[in-house]
Amino acid sequence: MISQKAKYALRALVALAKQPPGKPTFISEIAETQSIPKKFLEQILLDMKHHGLVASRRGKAGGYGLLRPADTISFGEVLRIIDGPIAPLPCLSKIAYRRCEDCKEEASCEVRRVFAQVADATRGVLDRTTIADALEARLPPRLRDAVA
Amino acid sequence: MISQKAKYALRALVALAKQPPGKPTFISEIAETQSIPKKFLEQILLDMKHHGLVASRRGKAGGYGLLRPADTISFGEVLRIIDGPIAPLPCLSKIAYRRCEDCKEEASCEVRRVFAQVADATRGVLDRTTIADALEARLPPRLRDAVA
DNA sequence: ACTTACTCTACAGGGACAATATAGTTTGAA
DNA sequence: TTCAAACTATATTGTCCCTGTAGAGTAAGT
Repeated sequence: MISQKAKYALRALVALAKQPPGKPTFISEIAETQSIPKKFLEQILLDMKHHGLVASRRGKAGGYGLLRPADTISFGEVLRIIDGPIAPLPCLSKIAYRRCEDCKEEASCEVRRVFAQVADATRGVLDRTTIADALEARLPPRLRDAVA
Repeated sequence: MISQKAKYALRALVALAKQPPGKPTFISEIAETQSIPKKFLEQILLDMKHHGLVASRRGKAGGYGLLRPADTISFGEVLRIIDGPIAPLPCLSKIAYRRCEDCKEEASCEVRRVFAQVADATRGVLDRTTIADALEARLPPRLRDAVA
């Protein structure tokens, strides 16, 4: 299960991607149209800003906008920012590897071997699918590379 | 991330699958060899028993053993018992579907569409891989069906 | 009977999640 | 220049779940 926060973040980015670029969008506007608590969304967008995904302008005509093109922001990147590692076991994470204290030798761990496959499959989808892909209902992301 | 409890459960089942069938194995033996807190393991095995995966015998010559053949117990089944739904969003779960309160129409939800693929990929591995597969280091589970 | 092992319920400590509160800063406009 | 709208930042709260422990009870072999 992904966290509510990650779901909000993804929905907010998708919403920003739909707006004409260059013109900032109010937090309050996103919060209303997406049914996200406004103060919570503020934290989320601030977090995304610190990671360079979005930019903001203050003041009355302020708001948020995507800083990078929507087709360069993957679901995996967002999830790692909000929820942390994607791997189902700490000993399978690429960004935050941690040995399992129980489990004598990693190489012969049956559980690890199976979940390594789960991790690969999951990352295959999440790291290949971008916010831009999500907007195009027609093409499944698998076909994107094939067509390009 | 799967829970520690689920990891223990899978390791315990793998350990039971390695034992000669028919002869029960002590909880304390599994607890020691697998580095699992004994009292915690008791709860886990009891839970597995209630779900019909293992059987137990009491008394001095008691212990636990697999009730079903190891190649009929999938990782997915165990995970659903211990951790609940595998789906990354409640609106994608087959066993515990719940609509997302936020999100106006499911059919046009971009986030849902992407995670539906993640769910399929994950289930593809977990529901096809059994405890017996985990024991055979050589054959990746994908090949199992092809060979059979 | 006596020991060993399984059965069951309850509960406690810690940490993560979801959100709210509060205070402050910046900017554009009246 | 004053105001209000909007973003920035940090702190705090309540709830829930995860992990593990405690303890009393039950069954079975010797």
